[in-house]
Amino acid sequence: MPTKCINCPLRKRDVFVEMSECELAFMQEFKAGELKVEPGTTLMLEGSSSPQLYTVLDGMGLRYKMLENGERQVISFVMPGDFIGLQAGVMREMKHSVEASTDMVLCVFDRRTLWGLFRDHPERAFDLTWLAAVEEHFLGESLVVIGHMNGLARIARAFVRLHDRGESLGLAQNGVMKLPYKQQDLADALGLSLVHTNKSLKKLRERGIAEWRNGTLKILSYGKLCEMGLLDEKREMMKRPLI
Amino acid sequence: MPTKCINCPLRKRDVFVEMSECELAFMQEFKAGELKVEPGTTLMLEGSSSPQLYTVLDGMGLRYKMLENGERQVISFVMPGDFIGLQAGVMREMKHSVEASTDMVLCVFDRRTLWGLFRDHPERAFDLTWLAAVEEHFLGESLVVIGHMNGLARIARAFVRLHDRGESLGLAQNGVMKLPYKQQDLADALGLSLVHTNKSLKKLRERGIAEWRNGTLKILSYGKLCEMGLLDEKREMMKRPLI
DNA sequence: CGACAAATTGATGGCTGTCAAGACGTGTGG
DNA sequence: CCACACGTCTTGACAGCCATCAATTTGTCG
Repeated sequence: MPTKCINCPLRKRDVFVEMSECELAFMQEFKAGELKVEPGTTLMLEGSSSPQLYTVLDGMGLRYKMLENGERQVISFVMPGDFIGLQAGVMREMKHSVEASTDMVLCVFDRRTLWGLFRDHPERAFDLTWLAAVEEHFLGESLVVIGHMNGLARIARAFVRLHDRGESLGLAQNGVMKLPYKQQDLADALGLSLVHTNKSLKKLRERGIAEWRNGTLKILSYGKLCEMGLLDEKREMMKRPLI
Repeated sequence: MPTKCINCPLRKRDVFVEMSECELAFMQEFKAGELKVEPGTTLMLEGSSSPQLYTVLDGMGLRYKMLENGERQVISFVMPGDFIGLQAGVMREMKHSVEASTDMVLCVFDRRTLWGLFRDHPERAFDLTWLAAVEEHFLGESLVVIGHMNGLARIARAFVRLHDRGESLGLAQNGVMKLPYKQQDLADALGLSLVHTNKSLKKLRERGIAEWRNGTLKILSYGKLCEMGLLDEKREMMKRPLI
C-alpha cells in the first residue's frame, strides 16, 4: 500500500518514503499498535501527560487551546503524517489539546520508549527535533497571517496552505480536496468571528475564487487566491466589484 | 560568576544551573568561542543557513519575519539563555531573522557539531528537542493573544510575560526591569499599529498600572495588569473611568 | 415531523488602522 | 552655543473592518 508518510519521525528529511517502510521500522521497536477513533475523540488533552504518542496514518483533526471564557484558538490542522504528542513526550504535559475531526487511524507508540529512541537512534531523534522546528516555522507563519492580514486575506491564505499541504499528501486533485471542518473551526484558527468568516466565504464564492461546502474545498482560481492571500492587497481587493 | 543559564541546551530541564558549569561542559566539545555584538546587528537572516549557532549569555534581541510589503512580524523577544539557530541547525535554512536590540554576548558553536551532539550526547539532544517544544508552546500562546485579545489586553499580557520571564532570569526587581525595545517592536509583536500601541500605553500609564519609558518597564500594579491580560474583560475594562 | 447542529443574512457599534502634524531627545556641523 | 537633521514618541481626526446580537434558513437524524 503506497501511502505516504511525510512527517513520521522515521521518514527521511525532505523526502517522501513509503508508509510500509516507515511502519516496518517502527514495528521493530517502538510501535505499540494502531488505533482507530471517531470524530470528536479527544486524542490529547491540554494539561495531561498522555502515556501514548501518535503518528497520524489517516484522517484529519485539530490542535487547539481552550480559553478561560470558553473561546478556542485552533493552533493548526492535523493531517496524515503529523506527529501528535511531542510536548507530552519531552515536557511534563501537553500545552494544547488534539481532537479528531473525522475517523482517524493512528500509529501508536509508548511515550517511555522515546528516551530509548534518543539514546539508540540519534538519526531519528534528529528527525524529531526537525519536526519540532517545522512546527515552530508554521506557527510563525500563522502569527504573520493573524497579525497582519484582514479576514478575507486570512481565509485565502489558509485555503492555499491547506490545499498545498493536501496536494503534497495526495489528498487533493484538480484543486478539489476534502476539508472536513466546520466554519467555526476555521474562524477559531484565524482569530475571526464565525459570522465574519461566513461572510468572507460568501465573497470568495461570489467572486468565483473558491468554494467550501459540505466538507469539500474547491479552488476555482488558484492564482487569484494566492493574490488575495498576500499582504496589503486590502484596498485593491476590497474595491474590486463583487463579480 | 553565578549567572544563570536557563535555556542553554546543556542545562538540566526545569532547573537552574550555574553558568560556569554550563559553559564548562560546552567548552569540552562544542563551544567555539564568545561573540560580542552591537545593537542592530543581524545574528541570523531569514533564508540563510548560518554556520554558527548561539546561546545568549547577555543582552536582548528580537526574532522576526519580514513581509513583502515591508511590514514586520516580531515572533518573540530574545533574552539571556535563549538558543538561536535551531532551525538552521536541523533544517536547510532559518525561517526568521534574529537581531540584537542591545549589546549582546553570545556563546558560539559550530553547526556541524550538532550532529555529533545527537550521536554522542542523547541527553543533550533531548534537551534541544525540549527547547523546540517550549518554543512551540510560547508561539501557541502568542497565537491566542493575537487571535482573541484586544489591544490593551495584548499589551498587558505582553508586559506580564516579559516581566515574569525577566524575573526568572534575575533581570527584574520590584517590578522594574530593562526593556530595551521600541514601541514599534512591541506593535509588530502584537499585530497592532504603532499609533494604537502608543495610545494603549498611555492608558496603562494614566491608570497607574504600568509605565514603559526610556527602555525601562515599571509594573505598578501586577494584579491589575494580570486582570487586564485576561480574555473578555473587554467591556468591564473599557468602561472603567480613566483615573 | 420535530429536534438539533450548522450555515446564512442583516443591523449596529466599536476597536483599530491610517493619515497628518507636532513634541521631544540626541547627535552632528557650523 | 545654536541650527539642523533624524529617529522616536505623542496626539487628534476620520474611516472601516470586524465583533456582536438577533433571526432565518438549511441539512441531518431519529
